[in-house]
Amino acid sequence: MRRQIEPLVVGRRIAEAWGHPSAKFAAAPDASGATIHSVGRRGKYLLLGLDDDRELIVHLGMTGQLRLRPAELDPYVRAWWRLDDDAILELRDVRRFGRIGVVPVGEYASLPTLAAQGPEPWDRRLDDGGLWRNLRRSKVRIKTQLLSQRPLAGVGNIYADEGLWRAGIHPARRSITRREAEDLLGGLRQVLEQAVVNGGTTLRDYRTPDGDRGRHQYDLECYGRAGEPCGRCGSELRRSIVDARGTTHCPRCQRRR
DNA sequence: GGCTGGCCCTGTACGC
DNA sequence: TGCGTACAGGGCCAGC
Repeated sequence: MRRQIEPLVVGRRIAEAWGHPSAKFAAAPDASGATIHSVGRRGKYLLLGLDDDRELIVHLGMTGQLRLRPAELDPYVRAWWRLDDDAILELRDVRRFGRIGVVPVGEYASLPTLAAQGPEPWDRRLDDGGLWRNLRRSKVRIKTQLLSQRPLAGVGNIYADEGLWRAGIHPARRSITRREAEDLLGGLRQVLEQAVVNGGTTLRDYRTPDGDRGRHQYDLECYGRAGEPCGRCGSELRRSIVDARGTTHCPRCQRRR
């Protein structure tokens, strides 16, 4: 999404903006008058650099989509920014799990998950046991730790299940070995890379800014495939709840021990 | 300070 | 057919 948004907005001044009155979106108009000079990303957060030393931060939640306004009216638009070329960038978010912030560069106190999140998955600090050390700080279940964004950034429910399946780690375990953490890092990098190439995972809502559906749902090995045979050992994939999150794993490849 | 569980939000699926 | 209920989950926060 970052890659598609960038050429549409960089260099454009925000002439006018609107945000849904709920606290999650109300900050959108604060960016009015500023010019967008960059589009970055940290984890799942899009960071639009403004020329007045602030950032417009957008999190898409589960159902959020950034796009240029299409012709038809849409009741699920939660914020919009009219640019100086009269294009309108809008955030459509049916379930309102997304959020928007406009803050001085790097001041993320109002977005605690962004402030506390770990390195990007490809950050070399995670190599040589780095991820293992980050995970070792807590006794929370391994999957829940991944979803917290603290050991590393950007892993959500789908990619957590996929990464754990690739590494053969049971999602409810509370500690893993250094070797397992290396495998997990490799698995997560693999699945994230593949998913980006595939344009994301569309199970229902996700769309790219062009309105296209992602294609990674066709490459999922584990998530959402409970009842189907494991692609590695043939055992039936099993669905469970891990800390209130729907979870799929292979009872044979991913033993609890 | 770490951890758990509940809440937000709305479309969809399903049972009666 | 129509209604009620359960469910999906990312991030935040109260309470332990």
